[in-house]
Amino acid sequence: MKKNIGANYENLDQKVYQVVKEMIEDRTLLPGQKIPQEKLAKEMGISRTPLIAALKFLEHEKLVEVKPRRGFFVRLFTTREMIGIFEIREVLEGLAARRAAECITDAECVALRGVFAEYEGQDNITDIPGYSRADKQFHTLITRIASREFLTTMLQTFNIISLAYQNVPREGLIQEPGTTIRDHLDIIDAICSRRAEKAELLMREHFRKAIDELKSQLEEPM
Amino acid sequence: MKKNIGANYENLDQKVYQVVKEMIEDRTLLPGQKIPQEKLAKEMGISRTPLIAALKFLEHEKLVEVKPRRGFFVRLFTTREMIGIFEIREVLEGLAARRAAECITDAECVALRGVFAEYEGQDNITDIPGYSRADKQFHTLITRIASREFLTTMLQTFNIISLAYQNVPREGLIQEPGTTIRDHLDIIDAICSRRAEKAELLMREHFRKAIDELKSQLEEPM
DNA sequence: ATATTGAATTTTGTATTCAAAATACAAAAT
DNA sequence: ATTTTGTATTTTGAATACAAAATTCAATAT
Repeated sequence: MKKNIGANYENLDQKVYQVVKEMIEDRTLLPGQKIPQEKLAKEMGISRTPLIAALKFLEHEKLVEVKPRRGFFVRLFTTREMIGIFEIREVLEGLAARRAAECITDAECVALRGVFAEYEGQDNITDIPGYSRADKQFHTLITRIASREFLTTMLQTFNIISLAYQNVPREGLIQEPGTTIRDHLDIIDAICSRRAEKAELLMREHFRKAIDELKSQLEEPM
Repeated sequence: MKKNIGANYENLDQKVYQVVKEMIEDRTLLPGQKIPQEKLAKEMGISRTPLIAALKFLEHEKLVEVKPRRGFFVRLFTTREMIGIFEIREVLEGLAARRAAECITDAECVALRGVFAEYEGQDNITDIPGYSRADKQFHTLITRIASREFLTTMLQTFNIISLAYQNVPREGLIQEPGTTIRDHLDIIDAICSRRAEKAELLMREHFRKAIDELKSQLEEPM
Protein backbone atom coordinates (compact mmCIF):
# COMPACT_ATOMS: atom_id res chain seq x y z
CA MET A 1 0.00 0.00 0.00
CA LYS A 2 1.26 3.41 -0.98
CA LYS A 3 1.31 5.99 1.77
CA ASN A 4 0.83 9.60 0.85
CA ILE A 5 3.39 11.06 3.21
CA GLY A 6 4.81 14.34 2.03
CA ALA A 7 2.86 14.04 -1.17
CA ASN A 8 1.91 17.67 -1.25
CA TYR A 9 5.16 19.38 -0.82
CA GLU A 10 4.63 23.11 -1.10
CA ASN A 11 6.77 24.95 -3.56
CA LEU A 12 8.28 28.37 -3.03
CA ASP A 13 5.98 30.08 -5.54
CA GLN A 14 2.99 29.61 -3.31
CA LYS A 15 4.72 30.91 -0.23
CA VAL A 16 6.06 33.96 -2.05
CA TYR A 17 2.63 34.54 -3.57
CA GLN A 18 1.06 34.57 -0.12
CA VAL A 19 3.64 36.98 1.24
CA VAL A 20 3.40 39.46 -1.63
CA LYS A 21 -0.37 39.30 -1.53
CA GLU A 22 -0.30 40.19 2.13
CA MET A 23 2.10 43.04 1.43
CA ILE A 24 -0.45 44.48 -0.97
CA GLU A 25 -3.30 43.81 1.43
CA ASP A 26 -1.67 45.54 4.36
CA ARG A 27 -0.39 48.33 2.14
CA THR A 28 3.32 47.65 2.57
CA LEU A 29 3.24 47.86 -1.21
CA LEU A 30 1.10 50.80 -2.25
CA PRO A 31 -1.17 51.02 -5.30
CA GLY A 32 0.60 52.43 -8.32
CA GLN A 33 3.99 51.60 -6.88
CA LYS A 34 6.52 49.74 -8.92
CA ILE A 35 7.61 46.43 -7.47
CA PRO A 36 11.40 46.24 -7.17
CA GLN A 37 12.13 42.64 -8.03
CA GLU A 38 15.79 42.36 -7.11
CA LYS A 39 15.30 44.20 -3.84
CA LEU A 40 12.21 42.26 -2.80
CA ALA A 41 13.79 38.95 -3.73
CA LYS A 42 16.88 39.78 -1.70
CA GLU A 43 14.73 40.80 1.26
CA MET A 44 12.99 37.45 1.15
CA GLY A 45 16.23 35.57 0.58
CA ILE A 46 15.19 34.07 -2.73
CA SER A 47 16.01 34.55 -6.39
CA ARG A 48 13.89 36.47 -8.86
CA THR A 49 12.49 33.26 -10.37
CA PRO A 50 9.87 32.37 -7.76
CA LEU A 51 9.07 36.03 -7.19
CA ILE A 52 8.25 36.51 -10.85
CA ALA A 53 6.08 33.39 -10.76
CA ALA A 54 4.17 34.83 -7.81
CA LEU A 55 3.75 38.17 -9.54
CA LYS A 56 2.33 36.44 -12.60
CA PHE A 57 -0.25 34.85 -10.38
CA LEU A 58 -1.15 38.18 -8.89
CA GLU A 59 -1.31 39.72 -12.33
CA HIS A 60 -4.03 37.28 -13.15
CA GLU A 61 -5.92 38.25 -10.05
CA LYS A 62 -5.61 41.84 -11.19
CA LEU A 63 -3.84 42.81 -8.02
CA VAL A 64 -0.74 43.53 -10.04
CA GLU A 65 -0.23 44.90 -13.51
CA VAL A 66 2.61 44.28 -15.97
CA LYS A 67 3.89 46.95 -18.24
CA PRO A 68 6.08 45.07 -20.70
CA ARG A 69 9.76 45.84 -20.37
CA ARG A 70 9.08 48.15 -17.43
CA GLY A 71 8.04 45.78 -14.72
CA PHE A 72 5.26 44.95 -12.29
CA PHE A 73 3.14 47.57 -10.58
CA VAL A 74 0.60 47.33 -7.81
CA ARG A 75 -2.73 47.83 -9.48
CA LEU A 76 -4.54 51.14 -9.03
CA PHE A 77 -8.29 50.96 -9.52
CA THR A 78 -10.53 53.68 -10.86
CA THR A 79 -13.99 54.16 -9.39
CA ARG A 80 -15.40 52.96 -12.69
CA GLU A 81 -13.46 49.69 -12.39
CA MET A 82 -14.57 49.34 -8.79
CA ILE A 83 -18.16 49.53 -9.96
CA GLY A 84 -17.44 46.65 -12.33
CA ILE A 85 -15.96 44.66 -9.48
CA PHE A 86 -18.91 45.32 -7.21
CA GLU A 87 -21.32 44.26 -9.92
CA ILE A 88 -19.54 40.93 -10.03
CA ARG A 89 -19.45 40.66 -6.26
CA GLU A 90 -23.18 41.39 -6.23
CA VAL A 91 -24.09 38.31 -8.24
CA LEU A 92 -21.32 36.07 -6.92
CA GLU A 93 -21.98 36.78 -3.26
CA GLY A 94 -25.69 36.54 -3.99
CA LEU A 95 -24.96 33.02 -5.15
CA ALA A 96 -22.84 32.39 -2.07
CA ALA A 97 -25.63 33.56 0.22
CA ARG A 98 -28.15 31.32 -1.51
CA ARG A 99 -25.85 28.31 -1.35
CA ALA A 100 -25.01 29.06 2.29
CA ALA A 101 -28.71 29.14 3.20
CA GLU A 102 -29.11 25.77 1.52
CA CYS A 103 -26.40 24.01 3.43
CA ILE A 104 -25.58 25.86 6.66
CA THR A 105 -25.21 23.81 9.84
CA ASP A 106 -26.43 24.88 13.27
CA ALA A 107 -22.89 25.42 14.47
CA GLU A 108 -22.20 27.68 11.52
CA CYS A 109 -25.34 29.68 12.31
CA VAL A 110 -23.95 30.41 15.74
CA ALA A 111 -20.61 31.49 14.28
CA LEU A 112 -22.29 33.68 11.70
CA ARG A 113 -24.51 35.39 14.25
CA GLY A 114 -21.46 36.03 16.37
CA VAL A 115 -19.73 38.19 13.77
CA PHE A 116 -21.72 41.35 14.42
CA ALA A 117 -22.87 40.48 17.94
CA GLU A 118 -20.91 43.23 19.63
CA TYR A 119 -22.26 45.90 17.26
CA GLU A 120 -25.89 44.82 17.50
CA GLY A 121 -28.07 47.44 19.16
CA GLN A 122 -25.16 49.87 19.26
CA ASP A 123 -26.65 53.10 17.90
CA ASN A 124 -23.42 54.76 16.87
CA ILE A 125 -20.58 52.53 15.75
CA THR A 126 -17.27 54.28 16.22
CA ASP A 127 -14.81 51.40 16.02
CA ILE A 128 -14.26 51.57 12.27
CA PRO A 129 -11.28 49.17 12.04
CA GLY A 130 -13.14 46.63 14.13
CA TYR A 131 -16.31 46.93 12.09
CA SER A 132 -14.30 46.68 8.90
CA ARG A 133 -12.78 43.44 10.12
CA ALA A 134 -16.23 42.10 11.02
CA ASP A 135 -17.49 43.09 7.57
CA LYS A 136 -14.69 41.19 5.90
CA GLN A 137 -15.28 38.18 8.13
CA PHE A 138 -19.00 38.26 7.33
CA HIS A 139 -18.31 37.92 3.60
CA THR A 140 -15.54 35.37 4.05
CA LEU A 141 -17.61 33.21 6.35
CA ILE A 142 -20.63 33.11 4.06
CA THR A 143 -18.38 32.22 1.15
CA ARG A 144 -16.81 29.45 3.17
CA ILE A 145 -20.16 28.05 4.32
CA ALA A 146 -21.32 27.98 0.70
CA SER A 147 -18.24 25.79 0.15
CA ARG A 148 -17.71 26.13 -3.54
CA GLU A 149 -14.09 25.87 -4.54
CA PHE A 150 -14.08 28.24 -7.51
CA LEU A 151 -16.32 30.77 -5.87
CA THR A 152 -14.05 30.96 -2.85
CA THR A 153 -10.92 31.62 -4.89
CA MET A 154 -12.59 34.31 -6.92
CA LEU A 155 -14.21 36.08 -4.03
CA GLN A 156 -11.05 36.11 -1.96
CA THR A 157 -9.42 38.21 -4.63
CA PHE A 158 -12.32 40.63 -4.98
CA ASN A 159 -12.48 41.03 -1.25
CA ILE A 160 -8.92 42.17 -1.11
CA ILE A 161 -9.37 44.53 -4.02
CA SER A 162 -12.47 45.98 -2.44
CA LEU A 163 -10.89 46.57 0.91
CA ALA A 164 -7.72 47.97 -0.59
CA TYR A 165 -9.75 50.50 -2.55
CA GLN A 166 -9.27 54.23 -2.25
CA ASN A 167 -10.77 55.33 1.04
CA VAL A 168 -8.04 54.26 3.37
CA PRO A 169 -9.29 56.30 6.34
CA ARG A 170 -12.62 54.43 6.23
CA GLU A 171 -10.71 51.12 6.06
CA GLY A 172 -12.18 50.29 2.68
CA LEU A 173 -15.79 50.55 3.77
CA ILE A 174 -17.89 52.13 1.05
CA GLN A 175 -20.84 52.90 3.28
CA GLU A 176 -21.15 53.81 6.95
CA PRO A 177 -21.53 51.07 9.58
CA GLY A 178 -24.81 52.58 10.76
CA THR A 179 -26.25 52.02 7.29
CA THR A 180 -24.96 48.53 6.68
CA ILE A 181 -25.42 46.81 10.04
CA ARG A 182 -29.16 46.40 9.43
CA ASP A 183 -28.48 44.76 6.01
CA HIS A 184 -25.93 42.42 7.52
CA LEU A 185 -28.23 41.24 10.28
CA ASP A 186 -31.11 40.69 7.86
CA ILE A 187 -28.90 38.63 5.56
CA ILE A 188 -27.70 36.55 8.48
CA ASP A 189 -31.30 35.94 9.54
CA ALA A 190 -32.29 34.83 6.05
CA ILE A 191 -29.37 32.43 5.81
CA CYS A 192 -29.84 30.98 9.29
CA SER A 193 -33.54 30.40 8.65
CA ARG A 194 -32.58 28.63 5.42
CA ARG A 195 -34.46 31.04 3.19
CA ALA A 196 -32.20 30.71 0.16
CA GLU A 197 -34.03 32.93 -2.32
CA LYS A 198 -34.41 35.70 0.20
CA ALA A 199 -30.76 35.50 1.26
CA GLU A 200 -29.65 35.93 -2.33
CA LEU A 201 -32.01 38.83 -2.88
CA LEU A 202 -30.94 40.66 0.26
CA MET A 203 -27.26 40.18 -0.48
CA ARG A 204 -27.76 41.60 -3.94
CA GLU A 205 -29.65 44.59 -2.61
CA HIS A 206 -26.89 45.15 -0.11
CA PHE A 207 -24.34 45.33 -2.91
CA ARG A 208 -26.53 47.48 -5.09
CA LYS A 209 -26.45 50.14 -2.40
CA ALA A 210 -22.68 50.14 -2.45
CA ILE A 211 -22.74 50.35 -6.24
CA ASP A 212 -25.11 53.32 -6.11
CA GLU A 213 -22.80 54.99 -3.63
CA LEU A 214 -19.84 54.42 -5.96
CA LYS A 215 -21.81 55.69 -8.94
CA SER A 216 -22.65 58.88 -7.10
CA GLN A 217 -18.92 59.45 -6.71
CA LEU A 218 -18.50 59.56 -10.48
CA GLU A 219 -18.36 62.86 -12.35
CA GLU A 220 -20.27 61.68 -15.41
CA PRO A 221 -22.83 58.91 -15.07
CA MET A 222 -22.21 55.57 -16.79
CA MET B 1 8.44 64.75 -27.58
CA LYS B 2 8.80 61.10 -26.82
CA LYS B 3 7.25 58.72 -29.31
CA ASN B 4 5.64 55.56 -28.06
CA ILE B 5 6.93 53.29 -30.80
CA GLY B 6 7.18 49.70 -29.71
CA ALA B 7 6.04 50.71 -26.27
CA ASN B 8 3.84 47.71 -25.85
CA TYR B 9 6.24 45.06 -26.79
CA GLU B 10 4.58 41.74 -26.26
CA ASN B 11 6.51 39.26 -24.22
CA LEU B 12 6.79 35.60 -24.99
CA ASP B 13 4.66 34.53 -22.02
CA GLN B 14 1.51 35.83 -23.60
CA LYS B 15 2.13 34.17 -26.93
CA VAL B 16 2.98 30.85 -25.33
CA TYR B 17 -0.05 31.16 -23.10
CA GLN B 18 -2.28 31.61 -26.12
CA VAL B 19 -0.78 28.63 -27.91
CA VAL B 20 -1.04 26.24 -24.96
CA LYS B 21 -4.57 27.40 -24.23
CA GLU B 22 -5.54 26.60 -27.79
CA MET B 23 -3.88 23.21 -27.51
CA ILE B 24 -6.14 22.46 -24.56
CA GLU B 25 -9.16 23.92 -26.27
CA ASP B 26 -8.75 21.87 -29.43
CA ARG B 27 -7.79 18.80 -27.43
CA THR B 28 -4.23 18.46 -28.71
CA LEU B 29 -3.51 18.21 -25.01
CA LEU B 30 -6.03 15.91 -23.40
CA PRO B 31 -7.56 16.22 -19.90
CA GLY B 32 -5.56 14.32 -17.31
CA GLN B 33 -2.49 14.25 -19.49
CA LYS B 34 0.84 15.37 -18.13
CA ILE B 35 2.39 18.31 -19.92
CA PRO B 36 5.94 17.47 -21.05
CA GLN B 37 7.75 20.75 -20.49
CA GLU B 38 11.06 20.08 -22.18
CA LYS B 39 9.44 18.51 -25.20
CA LEU B 40 6.78 21.20 -25.62
CA ALA B 41 9.33 23.98 -25.17
CA LYS B 42 11.60 22.43 -27.77
CA GLU B 43 8.70 22.07 -30.18
CA MET B 44 7.94 25.75 -29.81
CA GLY B 45 11.59 26.73 -30.02
CA ILE B 46 11.73 28.36 -26.60
CA SER B 47 13.18 27.59 -23.18
CA ARG B 48 11.18 26.23 -20.29
CA THR B 49 10.99 29.63 -18.60
CA PRO B 50 8.21 31.25 -20.64
CA LEU B 51 6.38 27.95 -20.88
CA ILE B 52 6.27 27.63 -17.13
CA ALA B 53 5.01 31.22 -16.88
CA ALA B 54 2.22 30.38 -19.30
CA LEU B 55 1.34 27.23 -17.39
CA LYS B 56 1.11 29.21 -14.16
CA PHE B 57 -1.38 31.47 -15.85
CA LEU B 58 -3.41 28.51 -16.96
CA GLU B 59 -3.19 27.02 -13.51
CA HIS B 60 -4.94 30.07 -12.23
CA GLU B 61 -7.63 29.70 -14.81
CA LYS B 62 -8.04 26.14 -13.60
CA LEU B 63 -7.33 24.78 -17.05
CA VAL B 64 -4.17 23.23 -15.71
CA GLU B 65 -3.27 21.73 -12.38
CA VAL B 66 0.10 21.53 -10.62
CA LYS B 67 1.13 18.59 -8.58
CA PRO B 68 4.22 19.81 -6.77
CA ARG B 69 7.38 18.04 -7.83
CA ARG B 70 5.52 16.07 -10.46
CA GLY B 71 4.55 18.68 -13.00
CA PHE B 72 1.61 20.25 -14.76
CA PHE B 73 -1.44 18.31 -15.86
CA VAL B 74 -4.38 19.26 -18.02
CA ARG B 75 -7.26 19.64 -15.63
CA LEU B 76 -9.90 16.96 -15.53
CA PHE B 77 -13.27 18.11 -14.24
CA THR B 78 -15.77 16.06 -12.34
CA THR B 79 -19.48 16.54 -12.94
CA ARG B 80 -19.70 17.98 -9.45
CA GLU B 81 -17.12 20.63 -10.31
CA MET B 82 -18.90 21.37 -13.55
CA ILE B 83 -22.04 22.09 -11.57
CA GLY B 84 -20.05 24.62 -9.55
CA ILE B 85 -18.82 26.22 -12.73
CA PHE B 86 -22.28 26.42 -14.22
CA GLU B 87 -23.62 28.00 -11.04
CA ILE B 88 -21.07 30.74 -11.47
CA ARG B 89 -21.80 31.10 -15.15
CA GLU B 90 -25.48 31.36 -14.27
CA VAL B 91 -25.07 34.50 -12.22
CA LEU B 92 -22.21 35.99 -14.22
CA GLU B 93 -23.88 35.58 -17.59
CA GLY B 94 -27.11 36.75 -16.02
CA LEU B 95 -25.25 39.94 -15.18
CA ALA B 96 -23.81 40.09 -18.69
CA ALA B 97 -27.27 39.75 -20.22
CA ARG B 98 -28.64 42.52 -18.01
CA ARG B 99 -25.75 44.83 -18.81
CA ALA B 100 -26.01 43.99 -22.51
CA ALA B 101 -29.71 44.90 -22.54
CA GLU B 102 -28.83 48.20 -20.93
CA CYS B 103 -26.27 49.26 -23.47
CA ILE B 104 -26.74 47.35 -26.72
CA THR B 105 -26.61 49.33 -29.98
CA ASP B 106 -28.85 48.72 -32.98
CA ALA B 107 -25.94 47.32 -34.96
CA GLU B 108 -25.17 44.87 -32.18
CA CYS B 109 -28.82 43.77 -32.15
CA VAL B 110 -28.52 42.81 -35.78
CA ALA B 111 -25.34 40.86 -35.12
CA LEU B 112 -26.87 39.09 -32.13
CA ARG B 113 -30.00 38.10 -34.04
CA GLY B 114 -27.78 36.77 -36.79
CA VAL B 115 -26.12 34.15 -34.61
CA PHE B 116 -28.95 31.63 -34.66
CA ALA B 117 -30.63 32.87 -37.85
CA GLU B 118 -29.90 29.75 -39.85
CA TYR B 119 -31.31 27.45 -37.14
CA GLU B 120 -34.50 29.44 -36.57
CA GLY B 121 -37.60 27.51 -37.61
CA GLN B 122 -35.53 24.41 -38.26
CA ASP B 123 -37.42 21.64 -36.50
CA ASN B 124 -34.58 19.17 -36.20
CA ILE B 125 -31.09 20.56 -35.85
CA THR B 126 -28.54 18.03 -37.03
CA ASP B 127 -25.43 20.16 -37.50
CA ILE B 128 -24.10 19.76 -33.97
CA PRO B 129 -20.62 21.28 -34.52
CA GLY B 130 -22.18 24.30 -36.20
CA TYR B 131 -24.77 24.77 -33.47
CA SER B 132 -22.06 24.38 -30.85
CA ARG B 133 -20.09 27.17 -32.50
CA ALA B 134 -23.19 29.38 -32.61
CA ASP B 135 -23.81 28.66 -28.93
CA LYS B 136 -20.31 29.71 -28.04
CA GLN B 137 -20.62 32.83 -30.16
CA PHE B 138 -23.92 33.71 -28.51
CA HIS B 139 -22.33 33.75 -25.08
CA THR B 140 -19.18 35.49 -26.24
CA LEU B 141 -21.09 38.19 -28.05
CA ILE B 142 -23.36 39.00 -25.14
CA THR B 143 -20.35 39.20 -22.87
CA ARG B 144 -18.62 41.52 -25.28
CA ILE B 145 -21.67 43.76 -25.65
CA ALA B 146 -21.88 44.05 -21.87
CA SER B 147 -18.30 45.34 -22.13
CA ARG B 148 -17.04 44.73 -18.65
CA GLU B 149 -13.35 44.04 -18.51
CA PHE B 150 -13.27 41.65 -15.56
CA LEU B 151 -16.40 39.85 -16.57
CA THR B 152 -15.03 39.18 -20.03
CA THR B 153 -11.80 37.67 -18.75
CA MET B 154 -13.58 35.43 -16.29
CA LEU B 155 -16.24 34.23 -18.67
CA GLN B 156 -13.76 33.46 -21.42
CA THR B 157 -12.16 30.92 -19.13
CA PHE B 158 -15.42 29.32 -18.05
CA ASN B 159 -16.57 29.10 -21.61
CA ILE B 160 -13.54 27.08 -22.56
CA ILE B 161 -13.88 24.82 -19.55
CA SER B 162 -17.53 24.26 -20.32
CA LEU B 163 -16.98 23.39 -23.92
CA ALA B 164 -14.02 21.16 -23.15
CA TYR B 165 -16.14 19.19 -20.71
CA GLN B 166 -16.69 15.46 -20.95
CA ASN B 167 -19.16 14.88 -23.74
CA VAL B 168 -16.86 15.29 -26.71
CA PRO B 169 -19.26 13.72 -29.23
CA ARG B 170 -21.85 16.38 -28.39
CA GLU B 171 -19.20 19.09 -28.79
CA GLY B 172 -19.57 20.18 -25.19
CA LEU B 173 -23.28 20.89 -25.40
CA ILE B 174 -25.03 19.82 -22.21
CA GLN B 175 -28.52 19.93 -23.67
CA GLU B 176 -29.88 19.23 -27.13
CA PRO B 177 -30.14 22.05 -29.69
CA GLY B 178 -33.88 21.50 -30.01
CA THR B 179 -34.30 22.29 -26.33
CA THR B 180 -32.02 25.32 -26.15
CA ILE B 181 -32.80 27.18 -29.37
CA ARG B 182 -36.08 28.53 -27.89
CA ASP B 183 -34.20 29.85 -24.80
CA HIS B 184 -31.57 31.49 -26.95
CA LEU B 185 -34.07 33.29 -29.12
CA ASP B 186 -36.04 34.50 -26.11
CA ILE B 187 -32.91 35.86 -24.47
CA ILE B 188 -31.93 37.64 -27.66
CA ASP B 189 -35.39 39.20 -27.86
CA ALA B 190 -35.21 40.41 -24.27
CA ILE B 191 -31.80 41.97 -24.80
CA CYS B 192 -32.68 43.60 -28.11
CA SER B 193 -35.84 45.09 -26.65
CA ARG B 194 -33.73 46.45 -23.78
CA ARG B 195 -35.58 44.55 -21.09
CA ALA B 196 -32.67 44.19 -18.71
CA GLU B 197 -34.39 42.46 -15.80
CA LYS B 198 -36.05 39.96 -18.06
CA ALA B 199 -32.84 39.25 -19.96
CA GLU B 200 -31.06 38.43 -16.72
CA LEU B 201 -33.90 36.22 -15.53
CA LEU B 202 -34.10 34.28 -18.78
CA MET B 203 -30.37 33.76 -18.94
CA ARG B 204 -30.38 32.41 -15.42
CA GLU B 205 -33.24 30.06 -16.16
CA HIS B 206 -31.38 28.88 -19.22
CA PHE B 207 -28.39 27.94 -17.10
CA ARG B 208 -30.48 26.39 -14.39
CA LYS B 209 -31.73 23.89 -16.92
CA ALA B 210 -28.18 22.90 -17.77
CA ILE B 211 -27.41 22.60 -14.07
CA ASP B 212 -30.43 20.34 -13.54
CA GLU B 213 -29.29 18.21 -16.43
CA LEU B 214 -25.83 17.90 -14.87
CA LYS B 215 -27.30 17.12 -11.47
CA SER B 216 -29.34 14.31 -12.96
CA GLN B 217 -26.10 12.79 -14.18
CA LEU B 218 -24.82 12.49 -10.62
CA GLU B 219 -25.09 9.20 -8.70
CA GLU B 220 -25.88 10.74 -5.33
CA PRO B 221 -27.64 14.11 -5.17
CA MET B 222 -25.77 17.10 -3.75
C1' DA C 1 17.00 78.16 -16.80
C1' DT C 2 15.43 74.50 -19.68
C1' DA C 3 15.99 70.98 -22.94
C1' DT C 4 18.91 67.42 -25.17
C1' DT C 5 22.29 64.12 -25.51
C1' DG C 6 24.70 60.24 -24.38
C1' DA C 7 27.35 57.37 -21.50
C1' DA C 8 26.88 54.58 -16.97
C1' DT C 9 23.80 51.95 -14.37
C1' DT C 10 19.88 49.30 -13.40
C1' DT C 11 16.28 46.24 -14.61
C1' DT C 12 13.94 43.16 -17.56
C1' DG C 13 13.09 38.93 -20.33
C1' DT C 14 14.83 34.72 -21.28
C1' DA C 15 18.28 31.02 -21.44
C1' DT C 16 21.27 28.11 -18.97
C1' DT C 17 22.75 25.53 -15.13
C1' DC C 18 22.47 22.43 -11.25
C1' DA C 19 20.98 19.99 -7.09
C1' DA C 20 17.12 17.38 -5.48
C1' DA C 21 13.21 14.68 -6.41
C1' DA C 22 10.56 11.59 -9.28
C1' DT C 23 10.34 7.93 -12.57
C1' DA C 24 11.78 3.94 -15.17
C1' DC C 25 13.67 -0.27 -15.36
C1' DA C 26 16.68 -4.21 -14.75
C1' DA C 27 18.24 -7.53 -11.38
C1' DA C 28 17.37 -10.00 -7.19
C1' DA C 29 14.31 -11.91 -3.82
C1' DT C 30 10.05 -13.84 -2.38
C1' DA D 1 5.12 -14.92 -11.57
C1' DT D 2 5.03 -11.19 -8.80
C1' DT D 3 7.10 -8.04 -5.68
C1' DT D 4 11.05 -5.59 -4.03
C1' DT D 5 15.34 -3.26 -4.33
C1' DG D 6 18.94 -0.52 -6.30
C1' DT D 7 20.62 2.23 -9.89
C1' DA D 8 20.34 5.06 -14.15
C1' DT D 9 17.67 8.50 -16.38
C1' DT D 10 14.55 12.19 -16.60
C1' DT D 11 12.24 16.10 -14.82
C1' DT D 12 11.45 19.61 -11.58
C1' DG D 13 12.33 23.84 -8.76
C1' DA D 14 15.13 27.40 -8.25
C1' DA D 15 19.55 30.06 -8.86
C1' DT D 16 22.47 32.15 -11.88
C1' DA D 17 23.90 34.30 -16.24
C1' DC D 18 23.54 37.54 -19.77
C1' DA D 19 21.98 40.33 -23.76
C1' DA D 20 18.67 43.92 -24.72
C1' DA D 21 15.87 47.59 -23.09
C1' DA D 22 14.85 51.23 -19.85
C1' DT D 23 16.27 54.58 -16.59
C1' DT D 24 19.32 57.81 -14.48
C1' DC D 25 22.09 61.60 -14.41
C1' DA D 26 25.77 64.51 -15.52
C1' DA D 27 27.53 67.23 -19.31
C1' DT D 28 26.41 70.09 -23.08
C1' DA D 29 23.66 72.92 -26.06
C1' DT D 30 19.81 76.08 -26.68
